[in-house]
Amino acid sequence: MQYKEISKSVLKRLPGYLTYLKSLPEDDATYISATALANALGMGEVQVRKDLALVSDGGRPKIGYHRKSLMEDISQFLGYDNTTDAILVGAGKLGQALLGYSGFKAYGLNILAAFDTNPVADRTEDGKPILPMDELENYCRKNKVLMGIITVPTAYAQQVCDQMIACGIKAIWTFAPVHLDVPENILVQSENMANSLALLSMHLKAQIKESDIL
Amino acid sequence: MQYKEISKSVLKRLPGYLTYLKSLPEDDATYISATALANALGMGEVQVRKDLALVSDGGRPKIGYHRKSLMEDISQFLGYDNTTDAILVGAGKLGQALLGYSGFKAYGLNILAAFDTNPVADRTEDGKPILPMDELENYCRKNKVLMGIITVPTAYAQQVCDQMIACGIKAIWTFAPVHLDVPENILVQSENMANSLALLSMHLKAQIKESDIL
DNA sequence: TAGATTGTTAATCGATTAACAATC
DNA sequence: TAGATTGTTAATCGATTAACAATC
Repeated sequence: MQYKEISKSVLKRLPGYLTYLKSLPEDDATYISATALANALGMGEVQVRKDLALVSDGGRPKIGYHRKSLMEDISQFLGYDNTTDAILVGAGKLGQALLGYSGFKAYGLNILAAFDTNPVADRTEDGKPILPMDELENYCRKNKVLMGIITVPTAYAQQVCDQMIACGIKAIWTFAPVHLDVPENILVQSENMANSLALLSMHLKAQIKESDIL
Repeated sequence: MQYKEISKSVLKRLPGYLTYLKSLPEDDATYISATALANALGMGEVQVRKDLALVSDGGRPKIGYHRKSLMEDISQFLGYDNTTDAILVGAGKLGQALLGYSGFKAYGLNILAAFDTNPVADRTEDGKPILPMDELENYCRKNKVLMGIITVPTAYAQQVCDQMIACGIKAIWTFAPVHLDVPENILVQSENMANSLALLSMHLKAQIKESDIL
């Protein structure tokens, strides 16, 4: 099918549909309606239908969408089928956690190796190489790595980011809570824990206020 | 000052301003303009000004905002001043990484203890207790814990979530990529790595396509 | 056929941006 | 005074929701 232009908001919702569909038992009904999906995820059914229309080639009135095809369509659209190789810089605790997380495979992400200015070991528990920083460029060029993950302390993030770009990396996933300055053609996705925490603590604040009144 | 109603979009941008302001040298200029902030973060200056208007009690034309007061205003607004106690369930790799991350203090988050069905040790490296699941309720009630962090495998997330709610927890921060069903008054914030990955891999897809054409 | 469901077109809502007056 | 900057009011943009026709 021909993909239409897709907005970020839709893109962010797609993984949710997929995870839900995957969570259903293998031998569940062959078809699933947008209504059912919407209810399960607590969303509006029109929104679900509109989103699905963008990535699948349509459901059938009265019946719904073919469950398995839908799953395939979404995961293909999200690029979970063809894996992306990535490298990670900063083999601290968070870095190690990400390196060891096997779940990324399901999203088509394959972390090849970690880099650190001061590697404590030369391999992770599951055998991925931990290399010194000065091998970064060579490694990236040789393996045509386009994605980099930053898990270094805040103070070094920009510097590491610049190095990555110099190595030909085009997409950066960062866990350091700083704004990174990059050229236009580079995408930075910040896993900003501070944002989430802000939302949560505002909620608690509101909750507490409410219970004061009652 | 009297706080106005604030939207989620604004709330998500506030931590960014604060981190940037904090990154400036202690002895930097006393005042900073919205224009300067906007440029540094690559945003529109009107947006910055509007956002700041909601949390600070105003800047001075031609001069800008008092830098230190602004920082205080934002962090107070975000509740970083009064710490929130939280517990974490799932002392695996990710759980351990979060437990050990000292940076949360700066956001007013204090993880008191971890729980696990099968604790490997009874303390983390930095001395936080790792307790068996059946002590969860007691602990939460005694310490009046309102925030819970879920770092268990996907399959157990809903179950753990239910348990947390039964223990009086009102805000849940989850790292499991599943939709969690909760009552209305509970806030779930999902640290959804799949979403970020989706954005990143779409970007790479587009990049690759582009380079094909050229 | 009747009813459930899809997909589209129009209406609403909210958030961002632009224009401008106020101020130091 | 002139110019930089703030804050507000109006215009634009995009995304969500509502209404409805099409379909099996």
